[in-house]
Amino acid sequence: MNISEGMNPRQMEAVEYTEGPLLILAGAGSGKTRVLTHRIAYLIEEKQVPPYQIMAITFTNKAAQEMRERVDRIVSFGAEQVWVSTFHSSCVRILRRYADRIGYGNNFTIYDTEDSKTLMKAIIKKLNLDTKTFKDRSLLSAISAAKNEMISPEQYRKDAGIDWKLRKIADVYDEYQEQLRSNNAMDFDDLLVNAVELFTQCPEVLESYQERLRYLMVDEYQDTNTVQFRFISLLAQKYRNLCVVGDDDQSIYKFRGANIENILSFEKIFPDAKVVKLEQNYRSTGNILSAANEVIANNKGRKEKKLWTENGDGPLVNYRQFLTGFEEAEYIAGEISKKVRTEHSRYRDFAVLYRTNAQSRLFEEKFLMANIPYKIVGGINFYARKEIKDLLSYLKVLDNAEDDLAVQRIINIPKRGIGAASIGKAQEWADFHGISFFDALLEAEMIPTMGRAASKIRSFTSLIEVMRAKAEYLSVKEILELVIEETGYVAELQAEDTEEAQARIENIDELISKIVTYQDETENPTLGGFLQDVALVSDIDSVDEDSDYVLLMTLHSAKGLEFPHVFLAGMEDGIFPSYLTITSDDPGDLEEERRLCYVGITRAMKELTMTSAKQRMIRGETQYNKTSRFVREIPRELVDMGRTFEEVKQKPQVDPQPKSGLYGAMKSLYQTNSFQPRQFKVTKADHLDYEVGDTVRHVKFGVGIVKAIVEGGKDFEVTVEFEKAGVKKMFASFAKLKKI
DNA sequence: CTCTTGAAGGTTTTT
DNA sequence: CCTTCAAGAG
Repeated sequence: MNISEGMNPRQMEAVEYTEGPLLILAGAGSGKTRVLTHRIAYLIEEKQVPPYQIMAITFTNKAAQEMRERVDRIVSFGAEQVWVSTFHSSCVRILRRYADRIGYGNNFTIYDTEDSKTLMKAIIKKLNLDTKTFKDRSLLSAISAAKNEMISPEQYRKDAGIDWKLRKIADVYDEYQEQLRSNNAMDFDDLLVNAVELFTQCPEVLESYQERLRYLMVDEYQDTNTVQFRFISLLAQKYRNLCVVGDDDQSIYKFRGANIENILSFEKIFPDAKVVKLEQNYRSTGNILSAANEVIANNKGRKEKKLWTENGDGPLVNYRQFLTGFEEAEYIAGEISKKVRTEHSRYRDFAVLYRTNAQSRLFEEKFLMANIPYKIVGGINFYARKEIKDLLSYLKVLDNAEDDLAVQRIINIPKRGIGAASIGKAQEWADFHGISFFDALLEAEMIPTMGRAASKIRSFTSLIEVMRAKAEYLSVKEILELVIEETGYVAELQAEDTEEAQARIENIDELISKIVTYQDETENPTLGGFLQDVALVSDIDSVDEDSDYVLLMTLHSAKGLEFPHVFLAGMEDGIFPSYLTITSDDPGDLEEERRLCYVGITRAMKELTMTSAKQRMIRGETQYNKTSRFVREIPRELVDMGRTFEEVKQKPQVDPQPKSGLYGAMKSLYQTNSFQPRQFKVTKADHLDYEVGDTVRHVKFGVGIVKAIVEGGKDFEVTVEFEKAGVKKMFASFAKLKKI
């Protein structure tokens, strides 16, 4: 394949400039992923660079995977040897080999936010801190901020001076790191910090990577923080082939330590850097782009640029205001149904973006009612669910005996009669003798204060040891099944016989299938490998391009994605921009919020609709908000205001009643199926696991009895009489009915 | 030691 | 609103 095919001169310039530092300022939709993939292809095919000497850092695992696939398509061989991954995964990969050089075991555990919080609570207790003045959350964010700036506990203490509170935080920071180390665990920030630490302490390790990774590329460079920058510049130091791609207008992760200076002063740091600007947008219509340009122009201190496009103007940007969030959601659901029915759109062409995860609820409710297939990205992580964390903790304990936190989580799950008091005693013993918590448990009989809990602890430790011995010879899936078997975890849930327990069992089944997928896709699957993958997945990674559903997510999650139709919901001052940024005395906060808006607008290819509600329930209280200032920053002539709210009220476009809404949506589905020849991505099951007369459960409507099943062309139409919701007709593939 | 109950308090955004 | 935490009974 010809590498220059379909590329504009600017893009080619970036592709062909392979030696020395290069900054690509790539506006939204300017084809930066294309440039990166073609650049990799160019290096391999034209410059004869061995693929394993190329490293590309992306923002999410999904982006990494996509990039690899795209390179694979243009390059004849070797795409799989290119090192493509996120900062965090890259660091883990390096640390798995060399963590022992800096005092960790190579099988270290990765702590997620919840683990960190648990640990922090224990520390607050241990150091006897006043929980009013020292909150776990704020302590953790102080520590995280310090780590992102590569400030060690010692340095933090020095900087604290005589400030009493800061000195206390330094104590906490110190203790926190100490504990992590003795648990052989790292939190997210440690992965970066420790990789840099490794490079600094072991120059020979650094050099081996410098030699190996001679061509470096960093995507979403505007969102790198100080440690990440340090990591990448250490690697680039020797050969100086560093190519970074970013857009200062899309920097939205300041709260995570992103340092916008990294991109703004790239040319100062690398005076010989070449700069290429990509300003032609291939994604959006002219009107959408103008709206985006107008909004972002209100920010100061940005690199001057103006995106342009050869695409037509397209329709105006829509703005609709509603009385309540309820109606807003109903409108969006109705619009999507209508467009799927009347235009050649599919569900996957739509995305609903909002500022906070909490806003997803209303949409979920309405979409369920309207039978619109959807997927919510973000919110509570699958791996953060109780039942999943419990089982994973067992796996962690089997994998890393020093992970005290995991041991403490499961020691009394299921109930073994080992309570907080006994755990405290064992912990004291462990602290006193300088051994791990699990080792203290092994000596439980020797702990004088322990009493009769000792025998219970004995049976727990032997359970673990027996399982650990067996695990040597088992696959990851078999290990999990062993844990489930030995602990009776699922059996206990089955005995509960509640809807909630049933849902948990389903989650556990999903965990098992995730393990199977991991085993199938990984060359050399191990327990540790699986746990590591799990720790670093983000929700967006699981979005499947081939399936047909509407995506619901926060503006942050939407970064890097594009959709023909985008809804920006909750465009209200106080929601977006959020109340906190409006009241903040740092004007930079509002600018970051505006960049977030810019990101949102530029996700849209063909049509953009912004919506707001006059009143909205927040934490059980009704709030009255003005239209977002960001909407008002868009010139009136670019905006279609639609009918006013009152007019809409009189002549509803959407059926206001849930019942008729449901019916209408169903009808629309049916019509789409019948008159649209294009394959409507509904996978019709060849049989249903329930039949007429069976009792089934629906996520929304609850329990009911199947009254009729009609086989349609594309799907089964099922009629169910629900105990509470009455009689409903629905399509089998969307309704996801479960026989009970 | 476990379970229930009630009150209090808290909110962006994520690897 | 929804989760989390403390206190009290069994």
